[in-house]
Amino acid sequence: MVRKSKGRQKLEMVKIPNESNLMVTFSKRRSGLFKKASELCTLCGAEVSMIVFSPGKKVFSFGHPSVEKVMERYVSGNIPQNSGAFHLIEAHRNARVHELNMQLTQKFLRCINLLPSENQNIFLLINDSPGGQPIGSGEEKRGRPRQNAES
Amino acid sequence: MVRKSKGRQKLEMVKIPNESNLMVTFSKRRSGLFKKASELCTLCGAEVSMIVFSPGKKVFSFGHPSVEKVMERYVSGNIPQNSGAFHLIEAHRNARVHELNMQLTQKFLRCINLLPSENQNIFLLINDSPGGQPIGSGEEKRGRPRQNAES
DNA sequence: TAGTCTATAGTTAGTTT
DNA sequence: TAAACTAACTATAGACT
Repeated sequence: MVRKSKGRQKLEMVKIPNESNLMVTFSKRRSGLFKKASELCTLCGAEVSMIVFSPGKKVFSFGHPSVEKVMERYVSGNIPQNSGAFHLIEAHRNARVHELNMQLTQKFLRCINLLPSENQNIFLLINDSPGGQPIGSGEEKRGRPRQNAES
Repeated sequence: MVRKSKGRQKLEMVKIPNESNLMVTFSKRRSGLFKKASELCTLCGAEVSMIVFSPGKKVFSFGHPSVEKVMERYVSGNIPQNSGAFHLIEAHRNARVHELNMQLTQKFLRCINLLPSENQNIFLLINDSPGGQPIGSGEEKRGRPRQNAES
């Protein structure tokens, strides 16, 4: 019987020139990436938010406990782990930013009240890069990947 | 010579009970996940934003072109790809939400002006789930993983 | 274009250093 | 505590359906 397949071949790590191969590879690797992310959550109790835009600009996302929850924690607690004296300087700065965030949030909430209730699901994310403070870390049920088909 | 290692063993897909093993596995798999994400960007020209919180609540992130750019596109263009009549209904709804976003942004910008200039790097993200409109998609230089060591 | 098949490339669990 | 090692385990490129 003739050999049906050469099996997996080594792939050079540059953009795939063939459009058709690129789409197939994107689809396979995206699904593999989401599986790996899901396994990291299960095995290690990690929290993950992943957003992928395909070359065709379609969006795919995965989140545990949810994309939004993890994103909110990220932009709120976007503080590099510094050490020594620099850490103390940053702590002061972060406290200041946190205070400003609180004040601004109050002002913004008044604006939100002008909206109809169905449009009040609003993220207010203030990023001082680095700045802000973590909001919380409640564990919820597993998030399922939301995948909009590419084709 | 005696056998030095049993090699890789199959791992049951449940939370790793041993704390020490869990940390090691998290570290290895996180690095593998980031590598896969990076490869997806290179091979397919995809745009990826990934945020991972370790079990110890430390944050790791990867983004191309950047975590923030991709996140902004996600929350702004958080529209499921619908088909047929439902799509038209959604289009109307999204237009309305977009209009509200624009109005609210103008109001919010006045609040921002009250802040000192170094704190004006602010994300204003309005999510109607689904709602909003894409902001843009400029391609920039590759984002490098920001990894804060776990140990 | 999504799913299957095959063989190999690539990742990683457990061990050792 | 981290890095290197080794043997399996897993993912996937290419071909075909």
